[in-house]
Amino acid sequence: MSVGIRHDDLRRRNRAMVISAVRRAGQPSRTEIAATTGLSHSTISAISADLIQEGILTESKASEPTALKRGRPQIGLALNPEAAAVLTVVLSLNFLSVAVIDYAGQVIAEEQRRLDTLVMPRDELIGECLAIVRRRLQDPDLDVSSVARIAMGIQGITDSHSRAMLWSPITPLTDIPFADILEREFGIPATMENDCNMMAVALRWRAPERYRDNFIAILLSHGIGMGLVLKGELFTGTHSSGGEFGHMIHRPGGALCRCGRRGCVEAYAGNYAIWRSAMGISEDAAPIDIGDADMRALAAKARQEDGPEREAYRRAGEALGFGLGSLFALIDPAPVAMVGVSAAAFDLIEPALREAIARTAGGQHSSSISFDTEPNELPLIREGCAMRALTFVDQEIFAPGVQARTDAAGKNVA
Amino acid sequence: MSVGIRHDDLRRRNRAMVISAVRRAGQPSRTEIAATTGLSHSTISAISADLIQEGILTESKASEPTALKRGRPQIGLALNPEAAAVLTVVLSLNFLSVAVIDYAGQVIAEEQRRLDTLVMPRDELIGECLAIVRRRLQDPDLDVSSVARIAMGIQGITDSHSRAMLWSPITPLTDIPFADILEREFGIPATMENDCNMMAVALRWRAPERYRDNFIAILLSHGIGMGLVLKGELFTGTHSSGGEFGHMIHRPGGALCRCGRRGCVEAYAGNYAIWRSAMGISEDAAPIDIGDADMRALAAKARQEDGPEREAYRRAGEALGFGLGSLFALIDPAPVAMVGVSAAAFDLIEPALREAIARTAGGQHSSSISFDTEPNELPLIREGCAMRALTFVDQEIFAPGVQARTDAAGKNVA
DNA sequence: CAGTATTTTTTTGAGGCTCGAAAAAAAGCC
DNA sequence: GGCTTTTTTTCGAGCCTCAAAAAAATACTG
Repeated sequence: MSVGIRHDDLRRRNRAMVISAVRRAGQPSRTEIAATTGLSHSTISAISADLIQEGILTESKASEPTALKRGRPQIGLALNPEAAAVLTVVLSLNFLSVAVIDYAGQVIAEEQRRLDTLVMPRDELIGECLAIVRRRLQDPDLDVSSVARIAMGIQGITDSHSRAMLWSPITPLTDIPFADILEREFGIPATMENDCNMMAVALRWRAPERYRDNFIAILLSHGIGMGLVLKGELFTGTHSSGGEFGHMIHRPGGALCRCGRRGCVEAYAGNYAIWRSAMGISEDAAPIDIGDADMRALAAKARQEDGPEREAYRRAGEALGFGLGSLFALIDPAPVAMVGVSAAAFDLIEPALREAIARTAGGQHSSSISFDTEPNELPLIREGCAMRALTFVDQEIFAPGVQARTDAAGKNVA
Repeated sequence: MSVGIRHDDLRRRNRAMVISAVRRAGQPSRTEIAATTGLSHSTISAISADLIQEGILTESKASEPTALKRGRPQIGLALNPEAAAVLTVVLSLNFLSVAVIDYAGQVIAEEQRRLDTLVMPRDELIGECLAIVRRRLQDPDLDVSSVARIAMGIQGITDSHSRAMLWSPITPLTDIPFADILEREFGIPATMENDCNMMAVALRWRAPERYRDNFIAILLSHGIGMGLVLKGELFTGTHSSGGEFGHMIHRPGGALCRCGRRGCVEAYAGNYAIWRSAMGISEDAAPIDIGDADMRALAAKARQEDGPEREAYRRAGEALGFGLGSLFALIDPAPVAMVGVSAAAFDLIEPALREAIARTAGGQHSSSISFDTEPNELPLIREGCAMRALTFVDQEIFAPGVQARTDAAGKNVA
């Protein structure tokens, strides 16, 4: 269970620490790395010499006019873009997108495709995913052997081992072990994770000063999803990707949710719920998918006049507020990022949301809770997948340990 | 932030690992320790020789008739009871209890006292706590200098640094930094933690086969509290002790809760709420404290005939069920321990609870969720405090590192 | 009861790792 | 060109863990 630290683990961990310091800082000098890691200069010198020799890091001599300072100039260390590559696959409603990313994090190729995910049979859906990946891997500009990891992100519930999609709103199919399928087909280690979790990972890399130890990313789209980072770690359920914020109960026995149950937060705040409410359709009506353009038009109408549209957004805000309040009762308030098409209508949602939060246990300091909005979720999800894959390469391939292989799946560092 | 591993940390961590293996296993031989920690026999031999020489461990030669086996008999290693002592303080409604516990975990002295916590002024409440601790420390049988830690547990919200009580239902007073007060008075490092979290810690030591990586301890008493262990770690909020399960919103705008808000789970499932409902008192009525005997009588009545009493327990079950369902939507189902006087009436609560859970996102496998009951919370809380204090001594005093002192507060290992 | 087998524990030497101090390198400053 | 300053490398010392061998302690066997 709890295992002692072997002597050889030491070097492994410190190698990983150096790589991670370089990835975070961009082009740190050896001295800076020594400062952030707390290791001695000699150790950093030895480790970075190894890493450079192995082609993982490079000395970015052209560090340019590094502020005319006295003394020997610092030599920046950078990730060698050619050390490896990773591939991201993002599958969302009617949309499939793939990107190839070099070891330094730059996109070097991408491809997107529209699909009818809601009606595709199992084989076809899997086939499309495999085909688009295969096309990218066959790109003559790409050295296939350098592709070290495939990270897939999907809207829906995944298992906690990052292997399979268990359930998803974008397809009636269930239990598709995408990670295993990709691994078997291409011989490249793969993972499959929840889209909102990937959003959270990406936010952490994008704006670490705001999103670091504790924060929440909420997807306001067809459904309501959540990615949660607590104490610097991505929070997942014990069996599944967890964080099914959208399916916390807002009103027991209330409106019909896409999941088939009643009274979920999503049944009041998902696109279909806002639409249903604005159009005066019964709360018992089966959820339908609304296009982004329609939602934008609805928001415009709600801004224009105080009618049922505005009331629909108010009710969505109330549901989100009570949900967040219950969540805050458990974890204390934290910064929130609202992502997705309805985040663009957050001005309509916010007043009722804040009012509801203020009436809950978590809302004692509701006015100090800060919200950010980001209408476009796709780039975030891809970025999260990329960082997830790259940190895997950093830790498990370039700083391998004895039990690397067994641990690989269970890691959870955001 | 993320800090590299120094060479001297290695020995420190492995020392801690050995101590923890002995605490967990009781009287393991060196060979067993080598097996569980994964370290080599020589390393274990060297470390345990040190620990014995320092008086932290002892060879319990009298390991008795250790199953007639061939070969050199194993020598059991045990914690030396005299290596240190810790003191636990448990403060709950109208009740203060202190115990002195030796390094091996045995209670060597205790004292209990009735207080009127609800009406005591600040100075008096603090004074009583200090006085009872002082009396125990002045016991001539006790070597004061061996007392290495004081762990206090309290019903209410504490801060995440384990220093202060922020709010509590047992007193109108707020923000009492008990840990600092005790430290300053006695010069012994102290912590102050939430009672339900301590219950969870204790359950983990008592029955690790059932309560290990993921489980929930719920206190059903005057109020509703929760201790949550996820991935083997005690879950706390980011600022406070968190896990305010009792104050998740069950029905927006519903029954009046002791916290002053409306619709909390506690406002339907706390002792006062069950009483209010059974007696036909308005949901808007101010909460009153009900004695344990009255609650037991109420439960007896509810079992006897299908009247308002039974209905009150049914509604409590429903509130708990929806709350648990929302919680399970976030963290996936886990074993639950119901603790406290109303846990003795769990037979009345369970049917409605299971029914409600089944109607939530977390309830897909509601029938497989298992509940345990334990009517007496006090021994659990004390045990948790003791284990918390002892593991601190294990890790920070007997396996000290450079930054031991700064880390001390922030630790969170259950 | 002595010798052998078996298992646990200790000892010993080798190899690695990190650290501090000193040396070397590479610039600006005067 | 020499001096100062800062960064990086080199080197020897000190620990730590490990594997293998040795020692210790008991049961079995004839």
